[in-house]
Amino acid sequence: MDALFTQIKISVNESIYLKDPESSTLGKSIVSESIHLIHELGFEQFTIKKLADSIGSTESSIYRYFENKHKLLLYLISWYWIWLEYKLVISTSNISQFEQKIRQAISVLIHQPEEHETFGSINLHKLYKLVTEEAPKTYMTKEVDDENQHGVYLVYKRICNRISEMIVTENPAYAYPHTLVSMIMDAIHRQQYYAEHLPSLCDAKSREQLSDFTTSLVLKSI
Amino acid sequence: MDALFTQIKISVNESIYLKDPESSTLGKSIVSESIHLIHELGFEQFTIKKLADSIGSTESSIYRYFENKHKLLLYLISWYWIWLEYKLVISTSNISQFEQKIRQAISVLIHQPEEHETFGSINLHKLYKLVTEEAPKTYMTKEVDDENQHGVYLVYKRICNRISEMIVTENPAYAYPHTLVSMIMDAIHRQQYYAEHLPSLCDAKSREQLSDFTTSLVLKSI
DNA sequence: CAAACACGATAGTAATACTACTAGATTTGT
DNA sequence: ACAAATCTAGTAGTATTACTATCGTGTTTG
Repeated sequence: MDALFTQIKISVNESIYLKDPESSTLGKSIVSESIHLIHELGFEQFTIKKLADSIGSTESSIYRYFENKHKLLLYLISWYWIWLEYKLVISTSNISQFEQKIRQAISVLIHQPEEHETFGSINLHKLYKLVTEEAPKTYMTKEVDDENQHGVYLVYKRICNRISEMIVTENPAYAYPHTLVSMIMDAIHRQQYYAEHLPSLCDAKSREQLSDFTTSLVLKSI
Repeated sequence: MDALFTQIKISVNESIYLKDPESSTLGKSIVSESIHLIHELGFEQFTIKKLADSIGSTESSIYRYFENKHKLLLYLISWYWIWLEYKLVISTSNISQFEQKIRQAISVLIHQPEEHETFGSINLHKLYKLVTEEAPKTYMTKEVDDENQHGVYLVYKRICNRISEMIVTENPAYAYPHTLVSMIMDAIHRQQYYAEHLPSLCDAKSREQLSDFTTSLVLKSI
């Protein structure tokens, strides 16, 4: 775990959970084991019962922390974006030159933690894979407007905004900074998913190539 | 309905259905009503029972056509891409100049059919909305590799390939044509979704702006 | 014209998402 | 110190969902 983060607590929007999973050992094992299980089974095949069984607890205990399995997914992916925002801010704040700043931002977005890399009880490597495999399912539901009003997507939007502002600072006339940034934020994960499952949809097979593609896309566009 | 298409039958990959829904009136009403219902309820809240009730049939009758609700979604969205490929090929084949060709391709991708515009019993307007709301759920599942091997995504990949080839013809040295095209194919729908539900993630609020953004992105990139 | 078959309906089952309730442990107020 | 209040997790449900096995009827075909 990065020494810088040992003091930091990731605080997820309270409307996502019923009881803070950080507040108990059961809560923590719900979180860490669900990352493992959702990654293994896929979100559709993942059930609260299976989770309860694999941590030696019961369904109702888990439902005390999360209203339903969708909220649990939302928690995990929100957690990721909060963590990513820290990394983004820390690693770009002292860079003044635009191109370097953008390169760094993209590199942070693309960086997949090493296997077994953890933050507390959370396996960052598996969480990253979970984001590439499941992220759109958090907001592509009928509850999106409601959840959005509760501030569930604030962190994600703020990340998009931070990178957009780098672009606007460089070129105030550029009309579509948010569109461009939210597009590449999606694409970075989607393209890695394609590389693994639908390779004929992409040429950038490695993370290096994807980084190269994304960076030059941004630099040429603005 | 476009006069050109009155003779054409859209033939979806056979591994998607158990019995061709085009072959009976029940099949046709399963398809047309499911578009309506999935759009109305969202795919998660949509059930085979609800579909059966609203067409005055039964669950088991529907299961004779589709193995499960995921396959039904796959059918609808595959149907859309087959239809789109026709439109793409017809409207770009006689254009020789690159920029015009790309503009036309993007325009076809972005074009949302008018309300009540239909093709046979299929409401094209609602189907387009369904694609923007649900498309990633077709391939972001644990069955993706299996389905891919059965050729379920061939049409989508072929569309990506056709547009990629336009780019390669213009600039054979460009390294990421498929990545660029699959990214914009995703983005065109995702950005329309954002415009409606998470507007702070985008600046392009109208279809015209999105078209403008996408076109200049491609032209500047290659 | 009867045997084969296609078709849709009925009536189930197992699993899932979720809830109401209960018992035990911990904290708190006096 | 200790009883009342509260907090926590577990037991035992229910309603719904996804899916299946079987049945009867109408249609086609040898």
